[in-house]
Amino acid sequence: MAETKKSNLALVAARAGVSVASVSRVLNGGGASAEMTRRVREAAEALGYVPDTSARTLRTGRTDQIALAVADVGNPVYVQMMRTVTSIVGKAGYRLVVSSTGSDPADQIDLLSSLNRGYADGLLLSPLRITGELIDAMRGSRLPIVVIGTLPADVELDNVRADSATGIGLAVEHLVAQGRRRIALVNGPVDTVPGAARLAGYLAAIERFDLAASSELQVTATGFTYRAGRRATAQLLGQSSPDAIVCANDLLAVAALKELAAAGARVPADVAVVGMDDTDAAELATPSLTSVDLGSTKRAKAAAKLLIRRIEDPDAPVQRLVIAPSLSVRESTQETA
Amino acid sequence: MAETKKSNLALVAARAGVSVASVSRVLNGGGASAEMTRRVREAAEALGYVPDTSARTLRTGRTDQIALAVADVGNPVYVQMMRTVTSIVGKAGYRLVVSSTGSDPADQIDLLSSLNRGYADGLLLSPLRITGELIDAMRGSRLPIVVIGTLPADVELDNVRADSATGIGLAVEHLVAQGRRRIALVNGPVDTVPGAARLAGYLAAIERFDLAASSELQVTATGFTYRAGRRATAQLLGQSSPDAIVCANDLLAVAALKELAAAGARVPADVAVVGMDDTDAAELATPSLTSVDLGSTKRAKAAAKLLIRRIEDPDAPVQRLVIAPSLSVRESTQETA
DNA sequence: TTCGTCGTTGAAAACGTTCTTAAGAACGAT
DNA sequence: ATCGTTCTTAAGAACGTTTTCAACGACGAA
Repeated sequence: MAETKKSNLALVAARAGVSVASVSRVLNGGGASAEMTRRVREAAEALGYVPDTSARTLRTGRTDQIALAVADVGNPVYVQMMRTVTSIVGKAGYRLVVSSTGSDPADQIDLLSSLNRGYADGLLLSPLRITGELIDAMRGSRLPIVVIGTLPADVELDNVRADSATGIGLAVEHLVAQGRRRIALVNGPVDTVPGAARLAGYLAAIERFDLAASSELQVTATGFTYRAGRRATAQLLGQSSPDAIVCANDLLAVAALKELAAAGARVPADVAVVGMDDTDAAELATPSLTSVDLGSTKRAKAAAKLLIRRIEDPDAPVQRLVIAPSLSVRESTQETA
Repeated sequence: MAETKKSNLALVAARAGVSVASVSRVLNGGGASAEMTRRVREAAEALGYVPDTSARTLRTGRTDQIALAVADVGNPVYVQMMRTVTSIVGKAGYRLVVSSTGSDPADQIDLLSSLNRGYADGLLLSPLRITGELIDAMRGSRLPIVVIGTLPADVELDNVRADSATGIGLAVEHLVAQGRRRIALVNGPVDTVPGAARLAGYLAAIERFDLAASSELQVTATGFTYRAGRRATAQLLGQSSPDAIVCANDLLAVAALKELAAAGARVPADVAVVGMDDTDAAELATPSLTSVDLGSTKRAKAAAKLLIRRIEDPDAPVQRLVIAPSLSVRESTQETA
């Protein structure tokens, strides 16, 4: 077993009877004689030498850390993203620093300025709300940033987005094919990026399939959470009688399932339910939940790779990717047993 | 808006016409004249100065980072813990570095040696499996470690553990009170720390309440996952007819619910189901799941605070906390509507 | 033999911060 | 008027690395 005392290059050098520079060279670069290599290796081993991160960082400017900022560490879709990111980033030799910002853009601006302290080489940011100030702050950042989520069209920043509109189109198309006509939307807050996108997608799909765009079929939850979903669904059922509900979120959809069950409605016989994000929760729900896969895993993967590329090549052209959605059909929209 | 160019103490000092030392003093400690303070503040502001993390770390030895290592970032109970830890640690001014180790102790030993590179001030570790080597490695660590989970009795390390045995006792007691007699166990791998604890707790409870300890009532899933739970429950139902199932995990319990539904059994009328960890999944399940709250939030909170204390006072006495379990009763064990 | 070249090594300079030490100024006491 | 005391400031030494630069030896070519 190597010793546990803290050692440094100087100690290793002394023990090997060589210079500090040589030790560094042997351990990092090449260019050393066989004898030199042997002695250094042996001394380093004997002293249990491990290089000091901060000294190396100070000298090289690289931290080997990537920061990930999400609005809510508890949301299943972020969990899924985090899992993916952890793995990709880890394989590339980076550590992952997680910051849970609130949904307030000010938090994220704070984060950006603290990023300039240089504790990470880049940032993966998935903002719930986007303001002009946030965009300015991102533009002004000294470090690479990749945004997961939709940005205004004129913002030239690396980003990876989902295509909610097409995704909701898939859901509505599927529901229409099942003979549903009164298709409702349980949305999250519309002042958030995903909330706005989903509303727009819903309206477009409704129009495309010539359905009624009654305002009674649209409700807005106060957040993307289970509780908010219960309340919103209760409100929806109070004001109209949909034969299908599209939810902005799997969590909202599970809430809808529960509320429907409490109201005595059968799913899918009376009302079909579609979730969004296709998280684990969709499969675990009862009945299992048809869900629009917005590619959260793919998005996370693409974003992580994009960031790593950008860190290694700061002058690479800006990339803006759109991940195509798909529909995972399960029990909540299928009449059959 | 402050400039975005990278600045340092020397630049600020030059601009303010004072020495580097004075700038540092003004910005950190006190002891400076009003005039000095004013000029330094102004210069720092004008240059958009932000202190460099690595240089500060190199000098002070503090990274302001805490590492959290969990076996699976996706497991709901770890998600819950991570959420708690993020918040506590953040409030205390630390950043959180997340490492997802596998369930293999070797990964964790690697992690410990990389910790000695000094990228964090301490480690929160929740090992699934514990070996002598891992314990040795923890003992030999230069940095504070707090273990979340049960350790052998003779290991003198800060740790916070759950009390599975008492928890399962609560569950069995509740089930017995409901008139259940053939109480089965769907466990995770018994070579893991929680798996072993839960088996022991189950056997103790069975004995205490004078129930049959038939081996047909015990099955072991290959992991703490949904899929493994489905298979294990199917096996259980094939080999016996329990009137209640205690599961080592909420995920396993949800799987049991699903499998029971597929087999045409009613919950709780025919079979009652109890989960463990009391994660969000328990409330979202249909029927909602009675679950043993092993205090994951409390454990995470306690562990984080313990670690911070230890970092700030390395000579503090070793603390070993046990968090008391409680039972959250929901539909899956209640006959009433 | 002598000179240029190449490969290997060591000395020393950064990186940006904190903190110790000492010098200088201001001021009250003797 | 001189001396000690206290307060403010500056100079400089770390922290542990990587990397440039020069020195040195060996070696082949002329």
